[in-house]
Amino acid sequence: MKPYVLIAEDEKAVSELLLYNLRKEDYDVGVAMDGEETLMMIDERTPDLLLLDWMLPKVSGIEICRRVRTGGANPNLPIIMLTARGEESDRIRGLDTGADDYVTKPFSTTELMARVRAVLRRIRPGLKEDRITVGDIEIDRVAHRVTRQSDDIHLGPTEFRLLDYFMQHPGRVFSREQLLDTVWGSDVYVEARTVDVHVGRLRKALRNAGGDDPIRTVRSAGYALRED
Amino acid sequence: MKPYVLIAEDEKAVSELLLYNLRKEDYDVGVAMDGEETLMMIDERTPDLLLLDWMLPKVSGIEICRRVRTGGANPNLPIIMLTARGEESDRIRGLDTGADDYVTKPFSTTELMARVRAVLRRIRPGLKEDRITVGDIEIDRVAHRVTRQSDDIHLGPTEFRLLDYFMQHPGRVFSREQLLDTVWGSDVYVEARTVDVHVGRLRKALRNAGGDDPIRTVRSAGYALRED
DNA sequence: GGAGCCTGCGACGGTTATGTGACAAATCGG
DNA sequence: CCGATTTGTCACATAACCGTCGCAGGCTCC
Repeated sequence: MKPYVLIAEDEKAVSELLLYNLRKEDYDVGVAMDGEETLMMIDERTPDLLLLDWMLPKVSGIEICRRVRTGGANPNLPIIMLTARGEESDRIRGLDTGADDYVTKPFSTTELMARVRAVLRRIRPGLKEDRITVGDIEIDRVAHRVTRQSDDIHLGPTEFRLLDYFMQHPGRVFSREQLLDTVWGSDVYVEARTVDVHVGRLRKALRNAGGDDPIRTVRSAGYALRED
Repeated sequence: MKPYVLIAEDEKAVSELLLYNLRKEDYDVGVAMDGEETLMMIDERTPDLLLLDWMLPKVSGIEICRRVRTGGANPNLPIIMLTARGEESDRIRGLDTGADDYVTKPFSTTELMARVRAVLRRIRPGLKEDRITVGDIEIDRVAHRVTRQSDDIHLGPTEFRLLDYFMQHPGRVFSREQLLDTVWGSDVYVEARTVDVHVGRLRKALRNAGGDDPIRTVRSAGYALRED
């Protein structure tokens, strides 16, 4: 079962960013816009992780944190606190109150995702690695590096995300449309053929590091990364 | 018993596309054209899955979702929401309201079907596998791969679909017309004899991987895949 | 055994899907 | 603000695939 992450955040821009990225990493996600809603949603379905904004309308983040830790049905619910810069002193109280981790806004999305993975892996080991190896190719999402036979490979951002996605599901065939939805994002509109070009670039980069083409073309279906 | 999927969608073009594809995958399918009808049809016969358009006349998708979740006889009814691009913020409310998954229009049919399978498999495990084995032949629809005695077999798209269809109903005899309808699609017009040629090609490919011909010709009736 | 139907299969022209170099616009990083 | 990088799209060549035909051989039924 997919881990369920609850976002408690009143700024829509932030919550959407989080929602988008968490979904992309294949979590179940819920969003609460204020403190009351957060408490309700926690009762409805216990999340595996709570991303908790410090400043929430109605019931503040710190209050929620305290209640979860002292009162609720699940006092060990992992919590990552989102604080704004300058609330440094609050941060201390936050950790006091029992948050597992905190991140200051504005935050780097990849960093936050890494922390989310880290926390969840503590709860559910073997969940999703920061480094994946398939065959002789290795990707390190934290360091943003790709290696093949210990050669460093430089990839553009899109090629990186593309390879990342392939490596999360080795062997599986994805249509151009699926790739556009997940790697590019479901809200941008680009030609399906664009995928071909980027796959081509990815191939060239991987070929340069030796070995043969690890990407399989499945005619009239899409592309897949060869397993092993 | 076949799973029953209810489509709630007012755009005829979309609902027919869904209807066609869901039928092809062997589900029972119902179509509701507006919100009221949807609620009625849910009452009449509880679906195993609801494909719910966001914008429905009379009663909106979100309202239906909420009513199902809070009120109805079956609050756990799986729901896949269909949203148009640009309704991104609605999507959040959708997940809040309790949809299990969402897909943005225009969507890739194969991807939607994959999600449908995924959701249904959660409800009814062992429903329709991504891999099927018949005798010494194995087909993996996700990886788009065919194996016989651990030899990889390369098939063209049509041969792949043909084998896929045979393997879903091993032993059963299909007429050329049936095969054209299901494997080619009911809207294309090709000679019935074309099936022979593709069966021939499929046979050759399977023979190349060793073993004898697993496809049985039934004179003046059609073809079938040998079970066992 | 033979006429008439049915099937297997190689060959062939036409169509479609894919790989790739080029290029202009967009974006990034100072 | 400029140079460097990255990105999306196009055009074109090529390879893969498709549908049809024709013929040889098999099967059926009388």
